[in-house]
Amino acid sequence: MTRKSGGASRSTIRDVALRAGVSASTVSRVLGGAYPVSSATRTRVMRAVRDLDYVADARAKAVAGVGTPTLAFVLEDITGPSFAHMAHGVEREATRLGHLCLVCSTEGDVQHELDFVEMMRAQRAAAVILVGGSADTPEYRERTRRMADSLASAGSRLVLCGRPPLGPGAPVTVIEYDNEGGAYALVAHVLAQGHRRILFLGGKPDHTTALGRERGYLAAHRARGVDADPALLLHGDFTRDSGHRLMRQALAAELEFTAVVAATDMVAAGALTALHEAGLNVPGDVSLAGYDDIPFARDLHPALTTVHVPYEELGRLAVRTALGRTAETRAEHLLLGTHVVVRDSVRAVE
Amino acid sequence: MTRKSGGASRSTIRDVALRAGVSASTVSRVLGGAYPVSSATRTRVMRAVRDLDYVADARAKAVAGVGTPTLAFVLEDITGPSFAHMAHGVEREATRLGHLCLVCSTEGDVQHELDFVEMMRAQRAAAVILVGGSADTPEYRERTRRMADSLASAGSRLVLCGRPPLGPGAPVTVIEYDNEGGAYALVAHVLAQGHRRILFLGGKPDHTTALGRERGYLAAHRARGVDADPALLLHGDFTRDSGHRLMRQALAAELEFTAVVAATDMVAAGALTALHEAGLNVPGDVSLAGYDDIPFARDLHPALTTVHVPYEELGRLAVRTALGRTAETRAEHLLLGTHVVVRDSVRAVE
DNA sequence: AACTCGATGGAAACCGGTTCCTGGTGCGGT
DNA sequence: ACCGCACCAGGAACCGGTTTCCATCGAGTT
Repeated sequence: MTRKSGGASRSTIRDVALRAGVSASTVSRVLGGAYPVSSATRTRVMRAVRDLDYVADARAKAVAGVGTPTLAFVLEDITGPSFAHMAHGVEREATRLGHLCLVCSTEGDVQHELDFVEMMRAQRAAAVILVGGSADTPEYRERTRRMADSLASAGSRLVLCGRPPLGPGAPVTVIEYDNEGGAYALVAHVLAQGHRRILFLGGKPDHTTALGRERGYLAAHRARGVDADPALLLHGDFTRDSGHRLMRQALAAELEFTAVVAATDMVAAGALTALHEAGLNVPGDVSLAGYDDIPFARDLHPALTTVHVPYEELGRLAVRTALGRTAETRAEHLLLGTHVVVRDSVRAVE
Repeated sequence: MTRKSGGASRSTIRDVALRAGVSASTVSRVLGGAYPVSSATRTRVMRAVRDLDYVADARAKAVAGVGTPTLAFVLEDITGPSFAHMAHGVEREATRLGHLCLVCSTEGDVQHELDFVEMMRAQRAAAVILVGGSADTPEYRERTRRMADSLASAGSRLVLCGRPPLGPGAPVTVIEYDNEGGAYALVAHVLAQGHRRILFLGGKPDHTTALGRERGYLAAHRARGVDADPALLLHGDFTRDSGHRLMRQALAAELEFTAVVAATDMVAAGALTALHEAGLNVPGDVSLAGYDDIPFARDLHPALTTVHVPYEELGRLAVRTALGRTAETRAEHLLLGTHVVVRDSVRAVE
C-alpha cells in the first residue's frame, strides 16, 4: 500500500536519502553493513528503502569497485546435449559462488566468438570460459592466444573447457577430458568382443575432439595387433544428421564391417536410425557404440554402449579453477577421466 | 610489439588521453563517433587506444546512460531439450539485437527464482524472461505478479514464456504455445486410428503445461464421444525416468490400453524403454506418442509420433516483444500454434 | 565546569565513463 | 587590417553508487 507511481522511475540512493531525511552516505552505510549507524536512523532508512522498493544499481557498484564480477561462457550451440551439460555445470557453480553468468552461442562463427570475448573484456568479466572442441590450427592458437593475453591484461582469465590447449606460457586454464583414452577403452572393448572391422564415424578432420577419439580408435587397434582399414574411417560432424548420412553412405558403398563406433552419441543415434531403415538389426547384425553418454543413450533401442564424460563436473571445475586463479598464476592443465558404459548395443561376434 | 606490462591494470580513458596528449573528453568523442574531431587528433587517439589495448568499461557506460542493456532468462534446467531450444532462441535473438544475455537455472527452487529476479532488477536488465511451465496456484500468481510490478517500476519488463499468464492488468508479456490444442489434435489422431483406451502419462497435477495437455486429451475424447477412463490418467513429472517408472507401474497393474500418449517426448522415451523391457512391440502391440518434437524423437525406434512445438521461435518472439514494449505498454498475450508430426509409433488398431 | 573521547552523520572526492558549455584558434570575407 | 564564424578541444558537471575525512554532539571524567 504505497509506492509504484506507475512511472518507470527507478529510484536512486538520493531519493531514499531524501525520504529518510539523511544523507546518501548514510543510506549507503545502512545498506552496506559494517558501519555504526544508530538504530533509529537505520529504521528510518530501511523504511524508506521498502517504501520506494529501492535496489542499488549493480552497475554503479561495479564501477565503484564493489559488487560481484560476472563470468561468461561461450559455446557453439546450447542445444547440443553435452554442451548443455557443461553449461549447466558452469552456471550452477557460478551462482553457487555468487556470480552472474553471461552466455553466448557462436554457431561456430569465429568472428562472433572474437566479438563476444571483446565485449566480455569491456564488461570486466572475472573469467571467460570457452567450451567445446575446435579445429586446432595454427590460426586457432594464434587467435586464442591473443584473446588470452588480452583478457589477462584486463585482469580476467580465459578458460578452455574441452578445447585444445595453447602452447606453454599462455595465460589460460585448460580443462579437458580424455578423448583418446576413452575411445581407446571403448574400441578395445569392441575388439574384445571379436570385432575386427570397425567402422568409425568421425567428426571434422581437424577438430581436436574428433581427432582425439580417432587416435584412441587407432591406438586400440595397434595395441591389439589389428590393422585398421583406413577406408573405415569416415568424417562428418557431430550432428545426428551427419551420423545418418554417413551411415547410409557406408551402407550404399557396401563397406564391410561388423561394428560401428560413432564419435558422439548424436552421431550414433543418426547411424542407428539409418541401420534400422536398412533393415539391419542392432546388435544382431551389427554392433554400435557412441560417445558422451547423453541421457538419451539409454532410451535408444538397443540401449547404447558409450563412454561417459563428466560434462557437468567439467563445467563446475572450469568455474572453480578460473575464479581461484588470478592473472599472475601460472597456466594450468587439468585432464578429466572417462569410463565406458556397457549397455546392449555391442554384442560379441559369433 | 608494445603494451602488456604483465600487470593486470586495465587502462582507463584518462590513460589513453594522457598518452595521446589530449583530454578525456576528446578520447570519448573519438571513440563515440559522431563529433567533429580533427583527423590528426583522431589518429593519435586511435594509436594510443591500440597501444594500450583499451576497451571502454561497459559498466561505466551503462551508469552514464549509454550502452546496451542486458536481458536475462531464467529456466529450471538448461539440460532439458525444450528448455535448451527456448534458451537458444532467446540468446540468438538477443545477440542479433545487440544485447547481452544473463542466464540462471533455478532447479525448480522458487526462492532461487525470486533472488535472481531481484538481481536482475539491480542490473537494470531490459527484460527478464521466465521460461517453462509452472504450477498455477494463487501463490504463484501473487508472487509472479509482485515480480512483474517490481520489475516494471524499475523500468524493465517481465516476460512469461510458456508460463501461465497472470490476471489482467499485470505488466507482463505472455508468450505461450497451445498445449490443449496440440494434445487435442494428437489424441484425435490416435483415436482416429481406432484406439479406444489410451493411457496418458501426465506431469505434475497442477503444472499448467501438463494440465493443458491433459485437457486436450479429455476434449478429444469428448469430441469423439469416447469415455475417457480416469484410471488411464497417470501423473508424474516431465523426466525420462518418470515415464519409465509410470509405464512399468501401468504394466504391473495390468491396465488395459492399446496406445500411450506421453506428456513429453522425454516421458515417451522412458516409456518406450519400459515397453521394450516388457517385451512389447511398438507399435505392433501398443502405439505410443509424445509431445515436443525434440530432435531425438526421430531416432527412437520406432520414430516417435509427436507434436511439434516451435520452441526456438518462442524464445525469439519473447525477446522481440519484450524489447519492443515499454513499461507503459499494455499487457500482451501471444499464443503460438503447434502441429502433429506423424511418424511410426502409432499404428491403426486392427 | 572544562576536557576528552567515542559514536554519528554530512560533505566531498572518487570510480570510469559521457556530454554540455565555453573558449581559443585559424580561416575567409569585406 | 578587422570581424565573425566554423571548427575543435578542454573543463566541469553528471550518472549512481562508495569511502575517506572531518565536524558535531552527548556523555563520562576530574
